[in-house]
Parts: sequence; structure tokens; C-alpha cells
Amino acid sequence: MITEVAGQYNAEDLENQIRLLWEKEQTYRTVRKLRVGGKKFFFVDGPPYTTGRIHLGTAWNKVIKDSVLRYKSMNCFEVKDRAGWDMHGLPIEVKVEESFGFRNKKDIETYGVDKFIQRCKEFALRQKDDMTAQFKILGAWLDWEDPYMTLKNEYLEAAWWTLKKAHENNLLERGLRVVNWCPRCQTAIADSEVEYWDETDYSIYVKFPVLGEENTYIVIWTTTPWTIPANVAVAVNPTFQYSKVRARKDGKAEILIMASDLVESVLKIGRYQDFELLCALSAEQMQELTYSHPLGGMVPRQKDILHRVYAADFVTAENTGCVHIAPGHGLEDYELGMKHHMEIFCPVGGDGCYTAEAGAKYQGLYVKEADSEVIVDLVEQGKLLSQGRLAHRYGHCWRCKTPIIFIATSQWFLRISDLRDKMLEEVSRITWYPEWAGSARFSDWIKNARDWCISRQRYWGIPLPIWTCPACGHLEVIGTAAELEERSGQKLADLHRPDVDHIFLDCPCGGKMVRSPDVFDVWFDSAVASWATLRFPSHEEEFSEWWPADFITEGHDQTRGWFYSQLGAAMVSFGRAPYKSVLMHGFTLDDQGRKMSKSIGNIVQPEEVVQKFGADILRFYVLGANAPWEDLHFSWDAVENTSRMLNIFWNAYRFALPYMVLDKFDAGKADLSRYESNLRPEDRWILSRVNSLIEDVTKEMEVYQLHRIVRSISDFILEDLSRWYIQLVRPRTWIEQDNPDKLAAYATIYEVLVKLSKLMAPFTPFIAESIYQNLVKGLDEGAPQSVHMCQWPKADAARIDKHLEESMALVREVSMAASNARQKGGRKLRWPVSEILIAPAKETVDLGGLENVLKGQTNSKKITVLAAGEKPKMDLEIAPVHKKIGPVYKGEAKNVVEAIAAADPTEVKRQLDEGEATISFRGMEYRITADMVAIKELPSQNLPAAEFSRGFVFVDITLTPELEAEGYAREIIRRIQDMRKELDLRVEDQIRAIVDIESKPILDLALQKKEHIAGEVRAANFQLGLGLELQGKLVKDWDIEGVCVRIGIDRAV
RNA sequence: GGGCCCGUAGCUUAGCUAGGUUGAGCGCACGGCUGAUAACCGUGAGGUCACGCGUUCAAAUCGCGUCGGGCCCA
Repeated sequence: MITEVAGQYNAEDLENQIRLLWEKEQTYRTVRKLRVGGKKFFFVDGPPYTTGRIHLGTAWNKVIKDSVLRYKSMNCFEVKDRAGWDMHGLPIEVKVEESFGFRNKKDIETYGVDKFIQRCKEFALRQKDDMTAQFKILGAWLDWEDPYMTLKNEYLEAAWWTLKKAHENNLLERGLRVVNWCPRCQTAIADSEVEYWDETDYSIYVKFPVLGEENTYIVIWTTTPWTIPANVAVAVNPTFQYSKVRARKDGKAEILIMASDLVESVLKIGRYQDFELLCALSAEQMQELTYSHPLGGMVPRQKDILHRVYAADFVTAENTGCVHIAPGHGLEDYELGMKHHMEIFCPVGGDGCYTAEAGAKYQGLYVKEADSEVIVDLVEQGKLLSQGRLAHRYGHCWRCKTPIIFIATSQWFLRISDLRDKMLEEVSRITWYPEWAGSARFSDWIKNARDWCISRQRYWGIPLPIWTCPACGHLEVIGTAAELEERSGQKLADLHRPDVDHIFLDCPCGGKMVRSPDVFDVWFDSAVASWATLRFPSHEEEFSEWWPADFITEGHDQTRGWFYSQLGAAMVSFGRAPYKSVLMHGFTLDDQGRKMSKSIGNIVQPEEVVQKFGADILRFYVLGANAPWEDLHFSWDAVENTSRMLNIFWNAYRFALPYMVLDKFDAGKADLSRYESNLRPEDRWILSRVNSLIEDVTKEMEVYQLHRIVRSISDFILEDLSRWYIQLVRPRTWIEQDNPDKLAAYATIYEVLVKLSKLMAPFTPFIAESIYQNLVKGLDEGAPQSVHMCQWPKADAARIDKHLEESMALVREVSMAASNARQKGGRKLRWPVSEILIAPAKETVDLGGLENVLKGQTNSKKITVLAAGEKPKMDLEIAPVHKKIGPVYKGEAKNVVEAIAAADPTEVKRQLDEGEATISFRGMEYRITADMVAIKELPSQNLPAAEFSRGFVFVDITLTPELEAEGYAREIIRRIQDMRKELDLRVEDQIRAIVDIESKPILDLALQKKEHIAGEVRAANFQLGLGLELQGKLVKDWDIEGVCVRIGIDRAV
């Protein structure tokens, strides 16, 4: 049984109902089971970090994923859809630290690493549960019961296995590198974990004394005074020219060396009063210089270092053109240092404090606090040329916001840079949506790929499975838990720290091998997701059946993130890309295009949208708001709009239900094939349209043009279904008995709605399900239990009639033009008109058998299509063109203008059509050429016109008594219907009605239509007259075209 | 400073791959409809398609440059 649905579209109730249904019937499981054995579609969920709250961006992301998966499933693919969670790493450590008020690693060690790890785990699991609930509200059908979690042993093993493989491929190495270092977290952090913002730092110019030359200095500039103690060299640009100048200040002179172009600005900053150029130095000559460290006396190690000048391309023509090089504290410095075999001097420890190597004066001082100390010492040594402050972008730890420092440390690396070319080749094999995401953006990133530092000196992460022997240096990478057990004889319940730290392996040399205490960079966790989600390495079979992934989709920030980390991890282990296609989507910004942030207070929570509007609306909105790869500017107005659209869809669906219920619509009546011969042209048209829509949506879905899909569907619902087809079929649904014309209309609507619900199922799964349950399940118990178990609809080519679609488009245009013309002529649509004239400009128009549709919609008695170029008689207006008349008639011109004004436009035009016109005026005759006048055609008063794409539409609004009678009848009908509504009567209820019209002529007109009126309003008892006594439950006075009409109605007994 | 993307009506946007009269929705003004009805429809006003130069018969669309925004890098 189809049931009527009450009231407005209420997303909240509807979605709750459907959720209950899905839960009760285990619909998700059933759908997935149904497709087992189908063609495989391997999707990998980019795991969100377990922060506890989803935001609009993650909601959008999951909605895209869900829509694609539902679509693939309807296309009979067996989809792999494990949800994923990224659960390790500093963000969680930091949260747990905060909750205990820890300040540094020592606090953690004191508290106990085992307990700390336990807290982190609990925290991550709780956050995961919270977020799962939030994602479920969106209707995202992923496997939430069995997600992959980066903290599970089987996941840890996938990372271990990968590293072992990288080691076997000779791509793992340990080395001293300068890394971004967070002195609070006391760990290396990845480039991607560095957050930049402006910070005010010192800006100092320092004089390095040149050896062997009295009172002579190389001038350098830096914003990090604390790196001066670690200075080893100076770099100059090989293409620059340098100058040696004698500069004077306060009566004292000194000799300074710097880039020639920068002499003046440097001396100005140093407040020198004047200077003289002594000589120019080439970059080569610069490289012959040596100097002594400006704080040499305070940093003992500096005594043994030979300070030289080297050439480097990265030196720019800024500041002094001489760059302070501290290979222990800078990336470029380090690289230059390695190239020239400098000492990698790094007198700073992991806590950001100077070590003993920095000398007694500095030892134990925190570097950022040492800045002022160093400056004071430079001043005392007479080595400071200038000091100032400077606001510049500086990197910070993205979790604890501490300014990062660069220090040289021993870390584990994957030699990604060796694989660049291979990676580029792989990228070109992947299908990217949009294309440039791969060919331009990602390729560009890979061209700059550096070796990947995978080690972190933290606790909550996947332990590095690397054991080394302190005695002989032997190294071993363990690939699985089983392997570890075999090698150590110990079985671990949990592979995390600290238990794994207590496992020692026997070294062939007889020594005991110790685990490298580090954990993995958390990016490495998600990097192995595509095989970890298949439970590789423990389940090799699943891996060989599914891998690599068919599809992944994430935001454009993941270019350097997950797109890259996955590729890197797959390259070092499998030597190929782990995914075949990528849809890169945008970011969610606020309506002004700004980032959503707590500080601006412009954050929109997905739940807020769901609460106010519903999940389907949020989904449809984010999918359709713009192209997936562009940033989404969230707008409440636009959400509201989407809501209105779905509400119209709901009303369109609801419209037919009462009639279907009344008429006991059943499976037999729903069978469209029974009514082939009864289909009206408009029925065939909407069926053609819905099949065209299926074709379009399918085509766009194959290339993930999600926004176009939403727009096609919306357009269909609004334009074709609601604004047009339903208006057309309304009269047919009122017919009281079973007649094939009515049933054909029902069957058509039914067909269209069922097709639509399937077509919308991937995008608005709730409303689609609700409609399906009523329309399909309501009639056929044997139908699939959910719309999501149905097959994706196929376009029926036999139903598509492009010619008919074009004709209908034309009819719609004409109809709109006709209402426009009516408006101009002041004739309401309720009043019939005798004739509509279509005047095509060039080629004639073919209404394709839709004349009756046009008549109905324009409320007209007759449609006439004129021949191309033909027009009904129109009023002409003729205006003089002064520019042309003036030069010809000179002084006479004024009279000519008057003559034209007085002339009969029709006559002038007739003559001009044949050549020239002659106008007589005050006894004179004027010869007029066509260019002297502008002739405008004006529709005559009773024949207003409006333009459409192919010409003009005229509406003959001349009234006849018959038309007037009909008009008044409709006015009266409308009022009575209004009153019926007010009494809340049912469609099929009969009434008694009394209508009193105070004007005799109008009454006479109305009387002609008495039977008709009574029929339309279902009045069993109907009185129409003048001076009648009004009775009934509801009595109202109305004003119809200035005439008072009093109506009383009551329900008939 | 570099790479990629974006800039169209007051707001949100379509069109750009493949050059041929910029099209919607919201908001505003006016009108209409009324057995989908706290719904719906029409009309109107509102655009130097960010700016400049070039290619072309023709540029929102292609190329170059500038400005502004986003993501990423340095």
C-alpha cells in the first residue's frame, strides 16, 4: 500500500525514521553482502586524525566518498570501504600532556611511559567513537564496525613490513641531518608539521675579523644570534662583486667587507658617518679570506675550526651579501657544509639548550633566551655592527606552537630523492581529477622531493622496528610480530612502546641488539593505509585480490600529505603507486573566502547544518555548491536554497499521493507498459527527460563532476517536474473514475519518481530511501529491501525523444512569453483569451503536437502559428532621425520633422517599403528616405506581445461575453476553493454553497456557468443569485474586479 | 621569491577543456497562481566577465603581464 505523507518535508523526522529502518534491517550489511562477487572497487579512506570533532571539510570529504561508493555499489561493484583512523602522533600526546599539566618529556618519563601510552590510546579510541557518531549522522556508509586503526597491532605490522622492505631495497639510512626541531616536544618534526607566522626577532649585523688584516671585518647578517656560536663559515654569491671600504664613525675608522651593491645601506644601518672605497673584491678573492670567530674566546671548540669563505648560489643580494653559515643549524648551511667537508658543529641539545660544547658561559642556556646574551657579548667584543628588530615569518611546532629550531641530529631516512624520476612516471599513470592536480601540482611537489626523515623522538607512535648492535653496529629490521617473536622468543600483546623497548635480539657477533628508541613520523602511519586496510602482510590473499586502490579522494592540502606519503611508502616497498585514480577536492572556507578558524569565529559545524536543515540537504549542498576541486565558500543562504529545492521535490512527490491512495493505485496500475497508447505527448516528454537525465548523470559521475550532477538533478526537479509536468497533469488527477488518461498520468509520475529516487540515492540517501519505501516497497513486497540495493538506472534510449524535448522547450518559452504579454496587457491568467499568435522571425516553429499543452497553460482557446516573418497588424510609431534630415533639408528640417509627426505611419511605411515616401504638409511635399525615420512596431492595445527566442508571441485579450463568463466563473471557483481550504475539507467532501453577486450583469454572466462552478467545487447544493440570504459555517465577502461577491459554504450532509 | 588553482550582478555561482549575443539562485521591486498551499510561478532593475596587453573576423573562454584570494613550497 502506498501511504499518504503528511505535511512538509521534515528532514529530521524523515532521516531519523530511515536511520531506524536501516538499523532494524541491517541495510548497510545487506547491501554490501549483495555485491560480493561483483567487480571489485577498492577505495581507501584517507584516515582523519582523531581530534574528536569533525568539521565541515571532513564532512564534505566523507560525503563525496559515500556518494561515490553508493554509486559504485548500485553499479554492482563490490566495494572495499573500511573507514580509517589516524590515531598516533604528537597532537594526541600533547592533549594528554596538557591534561596532566606536563611541560616536557621528563614529566612523561616520571609519570611512566606505559601509563602515558595507555592514556593516549584511550584518548584516541574515545575520540574515534565520537567522530564515528558524527560521520554516521551524515549518512556516510563506510565500514564503521571494522575500521582500520593505526594503533592496532596488525596496522603496526604493516608499517614494520614496509620499513623492512625499504631496508631490503637499500633505501633506509641513518644520518646526521639538520631537521626542524621542536625544543618543547624534543623531537624532529616534518616540514609539513611546521606552521609559519610572523614573529619579531633580532636583526643583527656582525663583524667577523679577517685573519691577517688589521681592523678588517666581513659583515654578515642574521636573525638568530644564538646560532653565532656555531658559525663555521661565510657564504658569498659567486656572481656578486664585493667591496672593501674604510668606514668612519665617531672618529674611529674600520675596514669592512660586503657586497658592493649593499655598502651604502649597510653603512647607513650601522650609522657610519662616511666611508671610502678601498678596493673591489671578486667572489674568487673573497674565497681566499679566512677569519676568526667573533666569540672565539667563549666557545672553546671554535679555536680548532678554520673559518673560511665559500661560494653558494643561495646567497641573495640582500642585507650584506655575506651569509653566516652554521652547518649544525640550517638546512642550506648543512648542505654547503657537507659539500666542503666542514665540521657539522651543533652545540645545542634536544631540549633547545646549549651543551658543554658551547662553552661554560652558554651551557644550559635556552637558545631563544640566549639571543640577548650573545648580542651583549658581541658588543663587548666590539663585533656588533648594528642591532634591530624585525618581523618575519618564522616556523612553529604545529601542535604546541613553540618556535622551532634547526639542529643537526642523527635520524632515520628513506632515500626518496633517489626515486624522483620513477615517482613522476607513476604519477603520470594515475588518473587525476582534475587533470592538473597530478600533471602540475603533484608533479611539481615530487620534483622537489627530499629524503624522508621518518624518525621521531617520541612515545605515542609506531615504534621503529630497527635493532642495532652497540658492539658491532649490525642492523636488523623486523617485519612482523611473528618474526620478532621468533627472533627474541618473546611474544608481545601490544607492539607499542615501552614493551617493545625491552626486547633485545641476539647479534651474530654475540652482543645484544637494542631497538632504536624512536617512533615513526605519523605520516608514515597513514602512508601504508592501502595495504594495511587489506590486513597485509598477514592476509596476502586479500592484498593480491584488491591492491592497488581504484580510487581515493582528499583535499588539496594532501598533495604534500597523504597523496605523497602513500606514494613514497609504496615506492620504497612495492616500486609502484598504490592508487589508480585521485579526486582532489577543495577546502571549506567561510562565505567571504576566509579560512574557518576559532579566532575569527566563523566556524560552521556540520552538525549545526544537519540540525537546522538535515543531512541530505548538507550533502546535496556541499556536492553542488561548486566544482569539487575548488574551495567551497560556505553560505547559509545557499544551504537554505538547497533546502527549498528538496522541499519542492518533496511536494512534487507528495502531490500525487492523495490521489493514488484514493484511487487505490497498485502494482498493476503502476505498470507503465499498460498505458503506452494512452500516454499524452507531455507524458512521453517527461519520460524522455528523465531518461536523458539518467544519461547525463551517469556520464558526469564517471568523471566525478559532482557539481554538474547536482545541478542536472535540481534543474530537472524544479523546471521539468515541478514547474511544468505537475502543472500539466493536475487536471487529469481530478477525474473521478478510473480512466486510462488519468492512470497513464499516474503511471508516468510513478515511473519518474522511482527513477529519480534511484538516481538521487547516492547523493541524498535518506529522502531517496523514504520515497522508495513508500512507492516501491509499498506496492511490491518482493522488491529489493532498500533503494541502495537497486541497480543504478539505465537510460532507456527508446524513451528519449530529443525532438519532443526541443518542442516542449519551445512551448515553455511561448507560454512564458504569453504570460509576459498578458501582464503587459493587464489580463490575469485566470481569464481565458481567445487566441495566441506565434510570430516566428526567421523559420517557422513546430509545436510537435503540443498545441493542447500550450492552450492549457496559456488559458487560451486557439493557437495560431504564423508563417516566418509574418506579423499580425500592429500599431506603428514613426520617429524622425534628425541626423539624416538635417543635412538634406537644412532650414526646412523643422517642418519636415513636424510633417513626419503628423503623417500616417502605416502609409509612410507602405511607401518606404517600395522606395521613398512623400509626405504632404502645409501645402508642401517632402520626400523621405528610409534612413530619415525610425519605424517601431507597437503591439496594439488588444494584442500585447512579448519576445521569445524565435520571434514574438501575441495574445489577443479582446473580451467576449463567453470569455468573461468563464473568467468570472474561475474567480468564484477560486474563492470557494479557498474557503473549502479554510474549513479544512477533504478533497472528496461535498459542500453546500450560496453565492450572492450584487451586480446584475455580472450575475448573468456567472449564471451561464452555474453547473460548471458547482461541479468544480463539488457543491451538492448550489445557489447563485442577487439578494440571497447567506448561510453556512463560513461566510465571506469578496471583491472580484470591483464587484462585491458574498459567499457562504458549509459541508453537505 | 617559486608552483598550482581561483577572480563573472549586492551575495553564492554556471559557462572556460573544444572562442561565436554571459545563464541561474538568493536578495530587491512589481505582478500572478491557488485541490503541492506557512508552498509555488512570472516580470523587472542589477555585469567595463579583476585590470592591462596580445592572438583572432570574433575572447569571460587562448597567450603574456599586473593586482587580489586560497593551498603548497622556499
